[in-house]
Amino acid sequence: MGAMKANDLPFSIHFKSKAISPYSFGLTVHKPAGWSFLTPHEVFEDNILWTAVRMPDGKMYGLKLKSTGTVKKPAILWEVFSQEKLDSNQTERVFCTIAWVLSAQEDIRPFYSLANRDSLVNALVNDLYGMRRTKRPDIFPQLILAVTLQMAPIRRSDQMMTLLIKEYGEKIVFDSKEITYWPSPAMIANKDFRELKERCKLGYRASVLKGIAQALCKGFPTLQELEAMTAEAAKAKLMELKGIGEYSADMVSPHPGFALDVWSAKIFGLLLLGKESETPRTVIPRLRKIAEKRWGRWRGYVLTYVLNDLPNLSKRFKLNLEEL
DNA sequence: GCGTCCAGGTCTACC
DNA sequence: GGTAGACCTGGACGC
Repeated sequence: MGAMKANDLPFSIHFKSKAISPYSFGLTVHKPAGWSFLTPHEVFEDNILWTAVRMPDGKMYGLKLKSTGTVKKPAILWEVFSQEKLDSNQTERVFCTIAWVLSAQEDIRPFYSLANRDSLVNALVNDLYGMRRTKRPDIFPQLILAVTLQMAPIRRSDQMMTLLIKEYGEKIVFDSKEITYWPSPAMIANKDFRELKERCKLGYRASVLKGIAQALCKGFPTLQELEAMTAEAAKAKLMELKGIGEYSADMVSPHPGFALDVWSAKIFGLLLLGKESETPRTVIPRLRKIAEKRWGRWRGYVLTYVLNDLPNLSKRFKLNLEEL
């Protein structure tokens, strides 16, 4: 990896940004559950992250991030690598988008203050102090994730995503690292769905993904634009896409939501109701209501924290959350 | 080895 | 406004 120095993206600029405390850089960009920050093929070594970004206009950039502060006094150094020298407009756009993705200016202290009266939040905050939810620069990877998770065991979802990136992803090289990023909507929109199906083992999802890619190419709000809409309007817009239902829309929407599937419903069934439901799908609406009432706008944070803290929670509450 | 079952939802066609 | 039934197909599992 990374021997192709000649192809490296030649230009780079540095930024330094502060974040509102507490902000754990390591827990945020390299989540305990193993979820990637922006692409499964990014590199995280010695507390430095090399990854890739596709901006809403389709341009790809290399991104190198490292912490120059602490959880209490957070500061992040970024380096953005590009094929062409960025003008001031592009620089501004890239800066704003990446700052938004990092959620560095989000104040999570109200969430942490819930710990005073909520034993679950108290446990989460202790275990994962300073971890943040982050955003995505572009919407298509999130939609791919949502669609490949549907009706498939997690191993098969992984397989489909890995194949999509391998067959149709975009590769960039910078700072002696090679990073592969998700396919663009244009790439998938133009493929024959039988080829997609066979090469990526997508089953019926091949035509679903192709349809979504085509809809994005025709014009669709960016994630930042969806965030500027009301939560209801953003969700309705997402559900106009064929193959995106309530769960997927909640998962993709940048608004706080509580996207429960059968797997996470089993986990929250144990945590909130003390038992695993025999029909997890039917208790989802009930769990969503409880979560909204108990955690309000921070319920999405609780979801992310819980799913990244299963080993600790299992021990602490004497539950078997890891093998659901 | 070989057959059977079903998955971290969504849509459609019916009530 | 609510709910069976179909949807691709690769693994997991039982024999």
